[in-house]
Amino acid sequence: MVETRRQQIDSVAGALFRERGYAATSVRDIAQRSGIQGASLYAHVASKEDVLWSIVQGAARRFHDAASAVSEHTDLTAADRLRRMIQAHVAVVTDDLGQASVFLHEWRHLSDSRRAAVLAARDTYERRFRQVIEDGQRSGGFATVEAGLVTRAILDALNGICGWYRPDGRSSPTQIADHYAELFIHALKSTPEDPP
Amino acid sequence: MVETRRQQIDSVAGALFRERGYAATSVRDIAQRSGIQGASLYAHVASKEDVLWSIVQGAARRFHDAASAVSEHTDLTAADRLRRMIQAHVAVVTDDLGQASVFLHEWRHLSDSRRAAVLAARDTYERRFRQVIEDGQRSGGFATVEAGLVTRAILDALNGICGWYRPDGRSSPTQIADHYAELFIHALKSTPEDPP
DNA sequence: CCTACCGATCGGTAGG
DNA sequence: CCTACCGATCGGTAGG
Repeated sequence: MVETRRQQIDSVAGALFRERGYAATSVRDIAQRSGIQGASLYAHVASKEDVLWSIVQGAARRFHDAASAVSEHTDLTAADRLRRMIQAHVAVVTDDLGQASVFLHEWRHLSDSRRAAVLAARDTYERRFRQVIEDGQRSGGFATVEAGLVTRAILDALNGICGWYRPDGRSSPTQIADHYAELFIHALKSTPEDPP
Repeated sequence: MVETRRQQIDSVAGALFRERGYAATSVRDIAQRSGIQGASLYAHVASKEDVLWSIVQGAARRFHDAASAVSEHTDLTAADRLRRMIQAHVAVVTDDLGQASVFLHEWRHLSDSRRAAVLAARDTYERRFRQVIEDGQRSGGFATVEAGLVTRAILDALNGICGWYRPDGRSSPTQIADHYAELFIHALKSTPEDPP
């Protein structure tokens, strides 16, 4: 699969923004690693912020699509849906660490309206996780702890993966996802001895 | 308690670095919010990086001291020590959001040697958490899951708090800490039905 | 702690 | 996609 120059710019910039942060990365850095002159970058993009926006939109779509695919399985138990959502999230993160961590950490450098759009998308996504947890509390044997706090704990743990995951490390993405899913599902399952 | 100008610079810079990031914050921004001229900042600090370093060192010390205080209680069970370490960590984070999130996210802008020192300190700190979990697996009824992965899940969840915590929000730092502690301790407790 | 100033680098444009 | 260039801003210094 051949990458167009435009796609190359996004993936190169994604890696650089992840390494150094958006503000500390110059358009010359991006151009150099793409094999062109600094000013030539503007033959492909309108501004540095547009590169960031393109990366952020790409990541947002991948997270959204992954969660949507799980939502279709209305026949599954809450625990099984939560497991699949965790697996899908981990897969998106580990698939493109640059894109994911830019989406998670660099969106504050976007313009006001774009930043607001990102926050709204993240909010919707978080609500999908909370929904599954609340479903499990109503009918799937999940303990009735504060669903909002558990949701944040899970998502922060999953997002933290892009801070330490290495493709050549001990655990594969699948192993990490399975461990995390079991950990949090076990945490949510109310034990028989628990008071009602 | 009166803040010296030097202390004011650190707390002002901590808040700004948290809001905009280190690279996107100018020394003029810090000076202005401190009520002095841009160049006057250099009457108090040698460089912009020294301000970052001072904040990072302060946070590192607070995390270290908080965990050390818990380690002294060798009479407690692993679960109780883990609970206290979680409570201590959440307290440090919520006590000074700027300092904590700069420590967690902006250390990559330090010089090579300072960055290495931060990574070493974080590694030591992480090992303390893993130690308690492994203790619990040996003698405290904790399930024998991958201790490294659980440790990262817990720390990433705790560190994520400084991304959404608001002093005027629903949950107090103590409530958050207690919920998180119960969640993860419950996740670690092996159920009687579990195979050995 | 201030005013005045410096070289370097930034994002971006003109014209080909 | 390149060369040449621009105004703005950056971290930091000199001298008081």
